[in-house]
Amino acid sequence: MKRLSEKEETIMQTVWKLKRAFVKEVRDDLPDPKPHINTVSTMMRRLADKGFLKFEDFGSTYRYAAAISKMEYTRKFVRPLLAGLFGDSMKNVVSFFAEEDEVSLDELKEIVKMIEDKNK
Amino acid sequence: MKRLSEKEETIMQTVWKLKRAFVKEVRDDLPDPKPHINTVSTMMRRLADKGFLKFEDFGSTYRYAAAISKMEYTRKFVRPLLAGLFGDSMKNVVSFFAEEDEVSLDELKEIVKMIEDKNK
DNA sequence: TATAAAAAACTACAATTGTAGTTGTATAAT
DNA sequence: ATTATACAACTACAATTGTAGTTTTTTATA
Repeated sequence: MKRLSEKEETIMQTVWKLKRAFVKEVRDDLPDPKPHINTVSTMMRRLADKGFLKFEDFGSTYRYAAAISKMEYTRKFVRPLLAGLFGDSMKNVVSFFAEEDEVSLDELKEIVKMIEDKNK
Repeated sequence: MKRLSEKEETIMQTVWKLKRAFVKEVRDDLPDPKPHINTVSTMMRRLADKGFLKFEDFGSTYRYAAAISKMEYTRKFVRPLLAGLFGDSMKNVVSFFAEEDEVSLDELKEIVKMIEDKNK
């Protein structure tokens, strides 16, 4: 099981959002320009072959659902990607986005508070 | 210009680290199992075609260097990837890694302090 | 000054990913 | 019932990515 391509990831995003869906429903949710429905169908079948999707038999068609959660995917593939770029301390990742003004000081403080509360 | 594959990214990591390098130097730095040197050569030429690397002519060979910085790459490709997974607020990203215990409370506080100091 | 070895550009091919045509099946309208 | 339409599995092919052989050039050594 390896990292998803950009297009594959877009499809997974939609499946994660819809929980379970037929090909058309996924395609409808995809950002423009939408690929041909058969393109989506093929990619979803392959995603299933690779273990990212599972499906139920629905007569002459399938209904798909994610076989790996967004969080598992993040842990397995996104975490190492960030580690490669920022080194093994996630602190650097947070710092980067904080310095890029993508996370405000207030938000960071909220997070600190949230965690402190949870640890009580 | 689109997102790098995993293998391409590994090569870029090394170039970013070495600043400028010949193919062999990059290959030597790559994690095991190391690809064939010609594989590295081919991928670096393609990375140059795609604008991720630039090179100086060195007689019968080239010396390569990154044409896009790690930070630019992060902004252009990693930021949207995270946005896709976590929604547009980077707060969610930070929360995720904080809750996964990848960033400690102390580290978050350090970051808060660092930013506060900088804004003075 | 031949000759061997090393580096890597160039070239070729295999595997994977992106794309959509073709076909089969279900549903809706005549 | 018959026909048109929609969905999507299946199939085929193109583009991209991964891999390494072939050839050329440079450098070291017999």
